[in-house]
Amino acid sequence: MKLINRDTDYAVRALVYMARSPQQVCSAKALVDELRMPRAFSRRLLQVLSREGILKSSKGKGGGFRFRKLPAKIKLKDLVEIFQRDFKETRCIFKKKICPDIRTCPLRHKIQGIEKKVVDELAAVSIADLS
Amino acid sequence: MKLINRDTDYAVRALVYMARSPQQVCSAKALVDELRMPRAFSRRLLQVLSREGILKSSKGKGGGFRFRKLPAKIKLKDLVEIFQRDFKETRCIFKKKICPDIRTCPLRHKIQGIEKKVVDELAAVSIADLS
DNA sequence: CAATAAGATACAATAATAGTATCATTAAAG
DNA sequence: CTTTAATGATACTATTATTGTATCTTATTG
Repeated sequence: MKLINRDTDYAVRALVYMARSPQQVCSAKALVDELRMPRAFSRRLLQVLSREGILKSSKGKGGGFRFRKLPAKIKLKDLVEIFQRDFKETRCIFKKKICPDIRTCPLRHKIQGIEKKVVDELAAVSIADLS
Repeated sequence: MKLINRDTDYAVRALVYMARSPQQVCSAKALVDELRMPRAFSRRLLQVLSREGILKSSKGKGGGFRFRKLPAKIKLKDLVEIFQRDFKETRCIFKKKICPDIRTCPLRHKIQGIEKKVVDELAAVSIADLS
């Protein structure tokens, strides 16, 4: 069903790894070594987490990434929102063509109810819960 | 979030249309006219529903498709299973590489729990409910 | 200033989805 | 028995999304 994609999946693993680790700082290289991620990928992943306020970075020798938010405050929902563009809105596939009004469409109504529940579930799980 | 894709979406609309219609038989052409579907698409859609046992078909002049199963017995889950190949199993993205065992992975465990709930929700909605 | 690490961004390869076209077969109507 | 209206089967192209990689710049430490 693919609720989560590769990026989210790797992000969770990286963050769980960091939460478990006694070290405060984690470099992109550490993920390559410890989680066997492709190097280019590990770089990109950590950069995004940093830009989005999950981690904070320090450059230069001995630098790397550390948590900005507490693991207990980082929810699966946050990560899915960052890494899955399709997550935020339920677009109507039919646009103007068939669907007269998304608000009155019974299918949309049901589907959105289900999606709402999924979001609530994802919001209830944190990195700390997985560590 | 895209729980359902285009094919499922169109299929639901076609079936709801048929369930509402006083006519017993519906041709591919009727969907083109009534739901403004692309012709080639309407053809393919009805053929699949027929092959999968949702509809039955009759060839030749005056032919078309009619329900084989009662609308109340056709669940969203059935349609999603037919039209979305990704639906059935949660594959582990990491295969042999990182993930030591999918059964002990806490992320997978949580995700599968959520997916289970989605399936239950989809199994609770029928075409008749939407008509 | 040399080495290490992140910042930013651009590119290429692959896979999934969306959309179309064609020829064969069947059945009813005249 | 020919015409017409319908489905059966299948193959193909185009578009979009995902996945994976590379490169050059900037900052920090020793």
